[in-house]
Amino acid sequence: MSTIEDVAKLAGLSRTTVSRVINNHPYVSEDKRKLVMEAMKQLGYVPNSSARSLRSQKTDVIALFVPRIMNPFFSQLVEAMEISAAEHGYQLIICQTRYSPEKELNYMNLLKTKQVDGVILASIQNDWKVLEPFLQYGPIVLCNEFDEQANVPSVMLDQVQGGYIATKHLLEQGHRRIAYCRGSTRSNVASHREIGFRKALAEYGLEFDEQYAFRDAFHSEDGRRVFHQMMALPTPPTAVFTGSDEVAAGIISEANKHGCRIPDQLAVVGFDNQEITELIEPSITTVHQPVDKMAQKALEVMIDKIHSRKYKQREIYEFPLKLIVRESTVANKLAQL
Amino acid sequence: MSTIEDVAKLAGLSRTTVSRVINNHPYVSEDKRKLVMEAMKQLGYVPNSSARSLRSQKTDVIALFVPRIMNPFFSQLVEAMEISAAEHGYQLIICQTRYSPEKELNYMNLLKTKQVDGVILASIQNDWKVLEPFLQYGPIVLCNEFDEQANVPSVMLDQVQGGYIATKHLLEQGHRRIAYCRGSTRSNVASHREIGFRKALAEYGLEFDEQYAFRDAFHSEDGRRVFHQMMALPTPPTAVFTGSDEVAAGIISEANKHGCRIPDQLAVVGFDNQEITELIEPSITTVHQPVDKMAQKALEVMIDKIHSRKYKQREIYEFPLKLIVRESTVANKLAQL
DNA sequence: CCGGTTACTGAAATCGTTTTCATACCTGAA
DNA sequence: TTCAGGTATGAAAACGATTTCAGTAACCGG
Repeated sequence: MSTIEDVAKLAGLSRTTVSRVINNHPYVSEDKRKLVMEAMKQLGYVPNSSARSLRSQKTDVIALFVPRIMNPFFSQLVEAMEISAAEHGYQLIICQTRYSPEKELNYMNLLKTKQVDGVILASIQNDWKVLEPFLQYGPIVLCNEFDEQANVPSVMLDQVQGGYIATKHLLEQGHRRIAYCRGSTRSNVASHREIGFRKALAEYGLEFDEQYAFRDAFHSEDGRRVFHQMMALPTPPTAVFTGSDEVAAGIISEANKHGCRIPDQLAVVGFDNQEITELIEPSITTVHQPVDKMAQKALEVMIDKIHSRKYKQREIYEFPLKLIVRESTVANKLAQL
Repeated sequence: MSTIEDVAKLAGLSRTTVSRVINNHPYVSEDKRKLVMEAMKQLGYVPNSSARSLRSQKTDVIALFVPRIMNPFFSQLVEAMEISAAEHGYQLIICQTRYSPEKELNYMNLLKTKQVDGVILASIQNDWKVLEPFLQYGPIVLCNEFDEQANVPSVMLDQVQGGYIATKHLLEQGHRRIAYCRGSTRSNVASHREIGFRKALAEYGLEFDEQYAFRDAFHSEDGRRVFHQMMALPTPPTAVFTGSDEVAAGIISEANKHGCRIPDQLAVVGFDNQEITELIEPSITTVHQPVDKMAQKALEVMIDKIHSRKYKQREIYEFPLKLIVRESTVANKLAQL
């Protein structure tokens, strides 16, 4: 492995000049630059990144925290974020917290040890009070998350609006007994959607009915469970709003199995616009989230913070969601076949 | 930010002793160790990882190359790999080549610049000749990939067997006109499956029929296309083997739409055992791949190579696949409802 | 009592860069 | 002619750790 010293020697110049060429500093004459370039090529020289990071106090690496990657929403987020990072010359280190506060805290040391220039949290497991001290070591940006206490930038999707448009759509279809099915109880995302859900109900003079509320629904299996719970009620709902396409798919799959016709007997709306929404029969009405845009913005904000060094500043960037109507809520769409 | 020097001063000792405490070296008396620990805690000291890497010539970071993360097979791989990495005290940098040889080559510089200790290739876009020179900078391990020329460890799944058991299952169900539907033409994975496919056919005295062969099928949309291509044939196949559950789902979804009964008129077998196989109606017979085991093994092999420094050694680790029979190939399974 | 381990400690070299500082030349304006 | 300022270069310090080397004290067997 050749070092900058080797290049300097071969070119008959000093380390300084070689470094200047590498970093495109001004004040290097054209002929010396040529000499250096030639020497670098001849030796197959590439600067050592540890040495670089040590001296310049930056790593060009960003850590992305997600609960887990398999969840399609987060795969999409990771994919988009990695692409944006690469475009800006950054590498991405993936940290799966697996919903564990300890793991999250442990990964936070990446910032403290200066292994990364910043941390993007697409999932928060600890109280902000616990996380805040890490701000002295580098920037933290929230992505798809939000915390009342957090004095850092937050890039998010307008989940209130998402819950609202989905519910309003069901109301417009004439439904009045609408079940509500959400994931994690702690999640701000889910809470915001619920606000939107309630807001839509309120506009139609309806109240939130606790018997129609189902918690902790994450996967298709939970959807199957919820389907049976709903049908076992004295007056089952005629429509259901779910927090994820997987859950919606589980409900629909189970309904199909038991001869419950969708959307006639039960209308279903999902969330995320995953591929499955178009594969299952009937296809699923859902809410599209501009994950790519959010990821890109979060990364840009992060890079901005890295450069400006003003971390403790609250900023909110919000993107709108879009309803995508398919067969699971609109009967006549089926007739078109 | 405090340095090791600050700790040494506060403890009234030398940098050397502090370093010894940090790295659990022997020959540090208990009382000095206490002093150091106390000083570290008081200052909130954490060693700077760039400085560490520079001196010790290792980063405890591994790069994982995948074409893209959204593909469920690769999300699963990344998830499993990250968990294993964390357990061994390593970080994972994600590199999406997006099927581009240039991007792959570019990411390879992570090894050259010593930003990572090793590279795990879960996707190969360049000829091995192009990649091989990078071996002088650090270890490369293939995961779910294989190259005749590559003189490095390869951790893989027995795709020949996978193609074989899936096809044999169809043959045992009485099918004789079996279509074959694969993804990338360059992929060794797909080639191996085809070998297994042909082997099973041969055992039943059948020949590979080119009219039943479909290439470049990756997504559900391709499945829909293939369905129509198959049905347009003079004598359509009675069964189809696909290289992915998504494609299988596309075929089934399109078949459902057009009143083609599965498995009576067309039996379908997928690959990967993704969640969708149990969500769609009918559920999909598929081949389960022990991705977690493979990922774990690949990481262990990588760590072993990092320590042993013997990179240019060919080793092959292979895991068996398992057929999972569901409704898309076995008629009476539907009857159980 | 001496020579040879073993236990413990620190000064200084080292890893490979970037950055600061000093120096020197050249140009053009006063 | 002089002086300010732009251009070009290199010596040496700095980044923050680990590792080598040397040295001292304690212990132990002959």
